Amino acid sequence: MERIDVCLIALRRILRATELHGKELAQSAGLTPVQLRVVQILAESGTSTGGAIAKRMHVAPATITAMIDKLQRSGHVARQPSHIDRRQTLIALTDKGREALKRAPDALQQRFAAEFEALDDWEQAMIVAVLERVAVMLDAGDADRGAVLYPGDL
Amino acid sequence: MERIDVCLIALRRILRATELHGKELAQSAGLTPVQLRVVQILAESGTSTGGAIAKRMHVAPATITAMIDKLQRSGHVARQPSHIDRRQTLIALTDKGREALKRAPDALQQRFAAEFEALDDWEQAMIVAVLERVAVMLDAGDADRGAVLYPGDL
DNA sequence: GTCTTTCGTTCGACTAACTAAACATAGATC
DNA sequence: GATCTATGTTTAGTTAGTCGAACGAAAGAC
Repeated sequence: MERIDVCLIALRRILRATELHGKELAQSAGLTPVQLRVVQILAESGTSTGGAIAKRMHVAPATITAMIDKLQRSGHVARQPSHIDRRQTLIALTDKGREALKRAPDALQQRFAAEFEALDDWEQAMIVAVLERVAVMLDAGDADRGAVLYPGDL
Repeated sequence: MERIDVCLIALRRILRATELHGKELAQSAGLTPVQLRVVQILAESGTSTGGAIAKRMHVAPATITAMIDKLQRSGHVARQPSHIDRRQTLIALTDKGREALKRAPDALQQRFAAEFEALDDWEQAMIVAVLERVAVMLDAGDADRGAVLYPGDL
């Protein structure tokens, strides 16, 4: 078997193992999986507009409006009108939103951390290096995906 | 910053980069994300009962029944009564289901493969080793999660 | 041979996610 | 200033996923 295949299989196993908990992860944060992704995106970008989020998630703007409505009602995000362009509505995390994010990763953290700490020093170092490498490889592949049509534009 | 933190951050980046495409991955297979997971589970276990799938996905049996109904109508899976225990309904992938699976991973594959092939030999070897290691760590953490209550049992 | 448990299913119902289309408002262009 | 374009929203509707409860049939216990 080719090395690349072994790699991909391992990657898929990693994905599956964690994806399994995507739902639980979100629930532990008091959110739905999709809502958690919105919150994660906001955490990265600091403040964003609805349209930007829509593009990143590959959904129609109307979908984001509905989603932000819910997150606003639950107190996780806040809308504030933009002063530079008054058509835009800026969306930002509230403290509650940031707290939810902190609670979310615990499941993954706890599962991985215990085993990781038990490893030899050199092995830990190697894992860190490789995971970073792979992350960069995948992130890079993601970069050219910024401008994408809405599903409805197809 | 602790090494474990670097690790977790990298892991989350990997997850996010690929998770982003969970939907597209499924769509390229002509399935919804949840349906794809059912198909994946069936591909692993060969043949399974509804209850087993329900437990693995942490959902109620009724949910699986509905899902299998859809997958059966679309021709991806087939039901066959069990001869050993006639209460059970065995569920198996059809050829169409297996084909769908083959189409699904292409997106991830193509993105990762190109960059991977360009790496030095020793680096490839290291990545393979580490990814396998991490996969085992996460799979193992998953193993003791076999017997879980239905959501409704809580 | 009854009693209990297990298995999948049906039914009715709810929620989340998502969309297209129409709309109001605000920049941009000329 | 009139026209085009971009932005977010409302509305009305769809689809997928999910569940609890009730159910029938089969297996297991005793």
